[in-house]
Amino acid sequence: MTTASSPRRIGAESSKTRAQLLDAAEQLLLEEGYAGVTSRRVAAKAGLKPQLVHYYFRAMDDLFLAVFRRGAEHNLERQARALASPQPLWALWEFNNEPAGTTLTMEFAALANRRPAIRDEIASYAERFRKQEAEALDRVFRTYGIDRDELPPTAALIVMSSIPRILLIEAALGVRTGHAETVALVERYLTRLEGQRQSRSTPSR
Amino acid sequence: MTTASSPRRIGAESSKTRAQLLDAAEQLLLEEGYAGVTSRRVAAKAGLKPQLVHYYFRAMDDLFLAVFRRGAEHNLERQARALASPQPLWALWEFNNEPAGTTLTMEFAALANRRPAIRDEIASYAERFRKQEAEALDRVFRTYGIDRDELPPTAALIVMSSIPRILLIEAALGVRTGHAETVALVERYLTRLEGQRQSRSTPSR
DNA sequence: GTCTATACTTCGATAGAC
DNA sequence: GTCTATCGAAGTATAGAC
Repeated sequence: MTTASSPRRIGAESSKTRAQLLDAAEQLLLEEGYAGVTSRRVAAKAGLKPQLVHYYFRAMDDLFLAVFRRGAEHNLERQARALASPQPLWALWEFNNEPAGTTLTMEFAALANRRPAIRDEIASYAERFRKQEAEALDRVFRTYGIDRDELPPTAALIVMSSIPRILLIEAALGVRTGHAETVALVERYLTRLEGQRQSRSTPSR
Repeated sequence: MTTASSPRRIGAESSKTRAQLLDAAEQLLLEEGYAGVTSRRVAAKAGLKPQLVHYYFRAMDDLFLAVFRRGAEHNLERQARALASPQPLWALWEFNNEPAGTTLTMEFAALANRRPAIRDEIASYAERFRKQEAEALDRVFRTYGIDRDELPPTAALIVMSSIPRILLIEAALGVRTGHAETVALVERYLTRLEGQRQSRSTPSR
């Protein structure tokens, strides 16, 4: 279907205004959660008029998708780099412990369940993301000679992503009981599998 | 402060209408997330007029708090019962794997970060909840003779609650890679600590 | 004690001016 | 190609009728 009768125009993708709106939306998503991202608030944060959101993105779903795509691209690359590092397990663990990325991931997951229009894209991305890391980790485990029946790489993956997410949520609530112990537990395990951590990766922006 | 000048009246706590609104709100929270719980939608779901929400709960925050309190009470009891069972670890694991409870927990956590008025109550409940399970698990580990340096009870607690939450989110998205392996991994561990699971607890409603 | 009429605010979205 | 004037629907909340 080639949008037969759609006289409505849309802003250029190269527009600076458009980029400002994307930035504002992403920041709002982090600060207020998906429900806080409204056309008016996005525009206010960018110092622009609310109608511009609809000029550049037509509907709110399109704005969400645009923010998502921009981040997804970036994310896949960064994860690939982490997995290719000399200590992929440690790198993955650090990657998963970045607060901003974690928060955005959770917001988009929530969003996917509420907005049918963007659900498919987020779901298929998540599957791609998981597959990328699963295959990489499979190779790593083989190299390390880890018993893959005792610790399947995909399970390690899920453990290493679940824990940081929940710790972040709890920390935001002020609950920190057991956090240090849990991190220490995982890191002891990582050390056993991959040796002492050699270097911290690039500091979070 | 004793609400010096507040002529506004509020519905009786015993009212049947009030209970209907609470049920509707809880169900909406499960189905649509916190952002989907609006006075109009709650009322519609209960087959009532929107203004009744404000008669029985004054503001939306009060409605959220009322839903929360009702569930919190119930939850603390159920968790205590699980922890007192013959196989507390297995019981806790099953408790954490209940989808409805998990979803509500996450929604209230999200809510706490967005609505200052209800934040404190949720935070202090979370701390109480964690403390209750931490103390119980500490006793259990002592009884079992588990090395608490290698596996601190609070860390076990966090692992056992993080994983089901993330699996639920992913499953909702349609991502299931590694889920079975992860569950198997945890359950192998539980079996090592507490023996084979003897019985499934009460079926979820 | 219970509910309704009504006000005011914010929201997403479009049509049309520059 | 860019932005503004404007609308109808949905949101929270209050004052007052039964």
